[in-house]
Amino acid sequence: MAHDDRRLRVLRAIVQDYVSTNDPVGSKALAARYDLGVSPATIRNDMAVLEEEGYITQPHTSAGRVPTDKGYRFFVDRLSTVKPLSAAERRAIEKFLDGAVDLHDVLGRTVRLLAQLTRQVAVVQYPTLSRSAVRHLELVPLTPSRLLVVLITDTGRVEQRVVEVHGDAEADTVAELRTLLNAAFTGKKLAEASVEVGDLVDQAPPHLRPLVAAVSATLLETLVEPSEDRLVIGGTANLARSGALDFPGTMRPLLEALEEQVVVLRLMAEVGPSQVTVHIGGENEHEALSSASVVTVGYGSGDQALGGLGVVGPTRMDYAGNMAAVRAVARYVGHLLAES
Amino acid sequence: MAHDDRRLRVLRAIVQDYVSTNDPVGSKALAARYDLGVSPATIRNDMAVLEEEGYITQPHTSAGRVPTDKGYRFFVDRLSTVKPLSAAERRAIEKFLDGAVDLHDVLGRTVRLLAQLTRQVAVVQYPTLSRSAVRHLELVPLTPSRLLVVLITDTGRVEQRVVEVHGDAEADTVAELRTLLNAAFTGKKLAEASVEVGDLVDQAPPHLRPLVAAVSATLLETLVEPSEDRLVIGGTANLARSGALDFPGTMRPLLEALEEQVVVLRLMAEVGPSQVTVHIGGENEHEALSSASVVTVGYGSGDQALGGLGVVGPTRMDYAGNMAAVRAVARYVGHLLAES
DNA sequence: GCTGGCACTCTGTCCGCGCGAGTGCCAGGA
DNA sequence: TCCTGGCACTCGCGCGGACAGAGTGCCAGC
Repeated sequence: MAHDDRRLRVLRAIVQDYVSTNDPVGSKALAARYDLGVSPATIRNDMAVLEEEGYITQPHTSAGRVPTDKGYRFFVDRLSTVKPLSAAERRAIEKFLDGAVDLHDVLGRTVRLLAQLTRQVAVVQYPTLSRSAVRHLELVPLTPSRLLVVLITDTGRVEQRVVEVHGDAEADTVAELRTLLNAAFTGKKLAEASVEVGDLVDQAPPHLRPLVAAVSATLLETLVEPSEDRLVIGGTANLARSGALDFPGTMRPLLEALEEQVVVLRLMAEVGPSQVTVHIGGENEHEALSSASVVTVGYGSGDQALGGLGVVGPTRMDYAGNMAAVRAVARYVGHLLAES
Repeated sequence: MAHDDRRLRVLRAIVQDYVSTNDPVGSKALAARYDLGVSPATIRNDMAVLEEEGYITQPHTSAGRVPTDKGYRFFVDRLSTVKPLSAAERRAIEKFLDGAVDLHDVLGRTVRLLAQLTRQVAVVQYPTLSRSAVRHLELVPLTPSRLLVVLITDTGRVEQRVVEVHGDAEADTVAELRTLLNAAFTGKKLAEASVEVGDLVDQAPPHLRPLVAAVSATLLETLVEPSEDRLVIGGTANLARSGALDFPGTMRPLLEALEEQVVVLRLMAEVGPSQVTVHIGGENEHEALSSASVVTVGYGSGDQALGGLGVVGPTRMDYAGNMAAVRAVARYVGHLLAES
């Protein structure tokens, strides 16, 4: 139907106009700025239908229309066209991320880059430990009863924990233990390794068993625990930019939710690699995000995501641009981590 | 002189009143709320003098007075009395910080605690590497030409770098190298160790020399470099709370400066342990901090600070309370790091 | 040297009004 | 059947004036 088709073009125009001007958009402005081929009166009729169907709303009588969450959702799913990054942006990504010296640095640069590209708040999750493979395990005796365990993963992440052991851990005992554990764990993913711990303890020489048990337990219980996953946040200054406009009064809970990390981590848990996910306004479970949109994607080289990254901004955001930026950055970070 | 004495009491009252109400304070309110023993008219005379001397100012004619930076400075230096923490606060500190599993966790908890106690933005610096002693050096061969160097300090900090070596690094060569480097560096502070590197290379067996040189260079050049020092920031939501009031329009540059870290790190470089330092408004070099005050102190067990921590807030802040909180937290963190 | 009184100044706020933008509806035309 | 121009209506926003309140500086008296 020519009907429906035009209505969708009207919806798209409303979203685009509102995103760029932040003013409720009226029929006349629409007719003037977008070549819809019909008069304002006709557009008004279409807008009335769109409003009835819940895609747009008016803040008050005799103001223009504003997209609803449902309107944005439709726009994202059906109306937005992928916006390829400019050559300058691609170059910026490479320039920014190359030259990182370690994982912390990579993620720090990534979050700054994303914030700069999208002009939104950016979040980057540390590579999940449970899906990373163990590259090396190091043990350092601190005191006779305390052992520092350092875990190095193939994604460059380094984690350490102090383990209390009741048996005394002498230098050569520790060396034995190190050899044993490295033989058992190196190259394995922590998630896989967890099933074999029982066997490992049984097969160990008797004098090492308590040590093996203690260290393994620490590794699996505290390190695989996804709640420990960390988040790097950047670009909160972008929130202050248009914060008063886009988040009237909800800025503080939003910042609190970001610092809390839990909320965002839960979102990240759902992401798949290369499949950009968008949560719009009220679609977010958490109250503080109900007036924000979150664009996330997983990164990683293989089929499974090592972690997620994305941006958080007002529902009134440039979805096409942000989705493109998020995906491009995730892809590059994936390569970077794979080759290191 | 009874004169001067009363004038100072007036200044103190103005600061206290303005900090708690955020309203320019007039002579009448002052006379009503503080027992100064004189009439509003007299207070007005004193205020005129204080204004002439630059301690207070009025936003516009016929408004109350507001302290200037100079006024706050005088208040901090001479008028504020140390406000001991409540028992509940002391308990909160212990409860909050005990149970931290590693350094990252300690600092994360510290920053949240500080932000909660002071209701300001909190910053905590990672322990400076150059003043930490080396506990252990670990080497992990990645490929024949790449070596992962992991440095563990006595403050629990773990740092890693990938070193490119042109000679090939086989397992037993690496083992030799590990022994050699640990013998040389363990127990030493990195700053001290830097002077001996030349000797170390000379004394090494010839086949190890290029490796020793490469690894040592990396350690000293990149790890001792203070610019790499990291900062944990928290409580930015507190900025949003009264941000619009206290930082009209300057909130974004402030957030940017905090994320930039450089500005704050420069401030931290000056701190001494147990000596709380306050930078008020325009006293800060950086533009973005010119309407903010920063309360900092060093933490560490010995005579020299391992790092700094503090809070950033509006010049209109509870200096006495924040200084007490910052000092108490720093002391506790110092103990915590010393015993681990 | 302090105090009460007084005139003055200035801001923040409230109210009323007109303007403009935008809408919904309707009758006419393709 | 659908689009279009016209028209009356609604409502928020901005502007200007009036007003109340807070605060000051100054002065004469104690």
